[in-house]
Formats: sequence, structure tokens, C-alpha cells
Amino acid sequence: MALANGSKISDATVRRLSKYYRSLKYAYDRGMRTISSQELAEMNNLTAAQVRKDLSFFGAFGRRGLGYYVADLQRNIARILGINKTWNVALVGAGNIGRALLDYDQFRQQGFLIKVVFDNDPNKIGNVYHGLEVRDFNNVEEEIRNNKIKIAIIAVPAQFAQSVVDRLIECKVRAILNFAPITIQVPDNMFVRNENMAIEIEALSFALTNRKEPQRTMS
Amino acid sequence: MALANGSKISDATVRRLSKYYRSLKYAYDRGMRTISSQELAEMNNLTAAQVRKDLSFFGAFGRRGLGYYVADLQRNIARILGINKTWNVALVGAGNIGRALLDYDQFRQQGFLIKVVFDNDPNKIGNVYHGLEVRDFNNVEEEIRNNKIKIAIIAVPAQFAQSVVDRLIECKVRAILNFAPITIQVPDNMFVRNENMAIEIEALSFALTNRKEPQRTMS
DNA sequence: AATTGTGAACCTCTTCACAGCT
DNA sequence: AGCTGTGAAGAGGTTCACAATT
Repeated sequence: MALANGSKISDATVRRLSKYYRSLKYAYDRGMRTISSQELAEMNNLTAAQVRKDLSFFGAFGRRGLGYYVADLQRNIARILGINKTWNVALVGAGNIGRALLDYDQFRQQGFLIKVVFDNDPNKIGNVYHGLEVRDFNNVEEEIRNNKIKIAIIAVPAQFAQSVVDRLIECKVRAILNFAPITIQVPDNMFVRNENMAIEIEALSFALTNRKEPQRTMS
Repeated sequence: MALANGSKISDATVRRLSKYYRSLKYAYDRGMRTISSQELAEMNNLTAAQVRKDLSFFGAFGRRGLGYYVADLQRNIARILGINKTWNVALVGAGNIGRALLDYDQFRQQGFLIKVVFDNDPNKIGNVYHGLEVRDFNNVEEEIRNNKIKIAIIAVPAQFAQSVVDRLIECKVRAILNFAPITIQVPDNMFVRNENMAIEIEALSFALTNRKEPQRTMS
């Protein structure tokens, strides 16, 4: 929950805001200057009512009879999502997934800048990947403090994930994007999101195995 | 929807089944032979009623007064999810994300075997990554047919994603795990899941920016 | 005594439908 | 005339609470 008016915003709404943001970028690049809720809906396989309802939680951004000004709505959503500025991010784990994330354009483009990379493997510490030198996780406190980091990405094996998290909690990291395939425990004042690719592909396996009536798009 | 009894299974339930499966593996490795819904719940930050309800859609696997036999429930969930066999998978896109997925243990361990990798970049075609030679996407039909592939992973830039999907549709691929940050369109008899890491980190940004009362775990 | 399985109650999210504005 | 913004209705998912079972 969050808002000035005290209403609760669902996770689903926040996810859709991210999608609207991308759609607006796409529309603007193609010369569209206004866009209707119907058009935004079609670009994301949603209903127009859903789009309007989502936006209405945060304000009245549209013009009746006309739709939404693309650039204006984009700015508003960026502000709502907190991506109208840059975030310094720490990455823990310089394995395959971690190294791929170092060069992930979508993070950079939305202002999430990976400023420091950690590992505990002596064979990796000191290596340079995409211009960043891997640091020893033992020095995590200092680096996190120096870079004013509030968001960390965890890309370590499951068995190390909780101890890494515990250490990050001490460093006053506030939010974690967790790629380890395990449920991590954090105090109530922290935020976690899990990115578990195996769960997604298992859902496809389930669908192919069980579902008679397909559904258009999941997630 | 899916079941013999015709009931609809929610996406959320399927995702949780994947989590229970992992928890059961973990429990078994630590010597537990039975487990209660309460224990399964605690391992995943859920309620015991939720766990029992999820499982009850598929049968009565437990024993009153005792709980669930770990190995037995694990087998049942594997069967429900369709991961009691192997799936041949195609990967389209040998960029950073694609190459990381080639060596992603979680896929292999659950029986998702990447059998063929495609790219359209002449500089990548022919290269060998993790023992697989990158194929020309122009030959996709033949390779998909030869490997009996029903599930494809798309890890290409957004602008290529839909045309790749259209081609895969012609190849009778049935399910797609989409890493491209765009909503792809597929016919009603296909399944799509989107893996969009930028959306997840933006949700963290939203939380840090807006939420006063934190919530324990998202996703 | 302990724990499942499940109908009913509850709560949350989505869709409808239309008043209101441009 | 067209499209938004939103209260109300509807659909769907979660939790409660307890009978049933071991």
C-alpha cells in the first residue's frame, strides 16, 4: 500500500504500469502523440476498463473524448514507478546469470545502474566483466555504503542465498531482486521480488500437460 | 483450465505447486519423510489452508493426523506439472541472456533440455556455447521437427520477438517462454509466459518510492 | 491428538455500464 | 461524438472453521 489517499495498490496493477510505460515509449517512437485506453489495452492483451482503472488510482491523466497524451502519461508513470531517476544497484553473484545481467540493457535504460558486483569465489574476485571488477563479498558493507545502494540483485546458488540476504539486511539494503530458487526471509520493512525462470517454464509444462482450453497469455 | 473434473486451476496455484516441489526436494534431502501443510506453508511464506487447498484440486494426497509423505507428494506434483519426463526445448537468441540460460541448472534438473540454439547473426552462427553449436534461425523448421520440440525460449531483442514467434507458430511450437520485453501475440491454442526482469525491478522501485507499509514478499 | 479436506465466508481484483467532460 | 473516470456488480482467489480421518 502506498498512496497519499491511503488506498492499496495491487501488485498486478504495478506490473501493468510497467507494461504501459513500455507501450507508451513504443507509441511515441512511432509518432503517436495521443493514445486511448483501448489502444493501450490492445497492445498488452488487456481490457480498456482495466487500463483506465489502473491509471485512475494515481490521478486523472486523460482527456475525455481524446485519450491520453503519450509523453505526459509516460512521464507520470515514470514518476509513479520511481524510475524518473537512477538507482544504484549491487549484484551479488558473478555466475552465468549475474554476468548476463551486467549487460542487460533494460536495466540500464530504466535507470537501474549496477555499480558493484560481488562474489565469494577467489577465482572470480578481481576479474573484470563489462567494465566492473568483481569485489569480495566480505567487503560488502563498505561498498554498499560508498555507493548508496538500496537495491540488490541476488544471483547465487540456493544454498548461499539466505546468508547473503542476512548480510545485505545488515547493510540496510531495502529491496532485493532474487534469482535464487528459494524463498528468502526478510524483515517487514524490506521488499523482495523473485525471478524464478524454472517456475515459469514449469507452468508451460503444466499447461501442455493438463489444459484443454488454452488461455491467451499468462503472467 | 484443465482437470478431469473440469475445474479451473489458477495460475497462482500452478506457481505455488512449483514451490512446493522445491520445498519437498529440500525436505527430503534433509531426511524428512513426512511433512505437514503448516511446514510447507512456512517454507514459502503462505498459509497452511492455502497449501491444502492447492493440493486438494488434484486429489487427496495427505493422511489426516500425519501430513503428507514427502516422496509421494513430490512424485504427484511432478506428474501434475508434467515434469516427470524430459522436454526438448529450443532457444532462440544466443546473446547474454540466452547463453546464460544454456547453462542454467534449474532447467536441466527439472528435465527441460535445450537441444538447439538459434541466432540470425552470422558472427554467432557456428559458435559453440556449452557444447551446442548455434544454428541459423532460417533453418528453424527442420531443427524443431527433428528434435520434436514443443517449448521454445525467446531471448532476442524486442523488435525481433514477434517475427520469431510467428515463425515458431508455423513450426507448431506450443509454448513460449518469452524474455523479450514486449507483449507477443499468439493463437489461442498456444501458451506464453513472460519473463521480464525490468518489470520486477521496477516493482521494487515502486515499493521504495511509494509504499509506507511494506509487505513481506511479492511475486 | 494431530492434521487433512472442503464448503462457506470473506476479501480482492476485474469488468460493466454509464454519467460526465471535452 | 468520443473517450475518460468510477461506483457497482461480478468473478475469482484466499482464509476460516470444522467435520472427517488416522
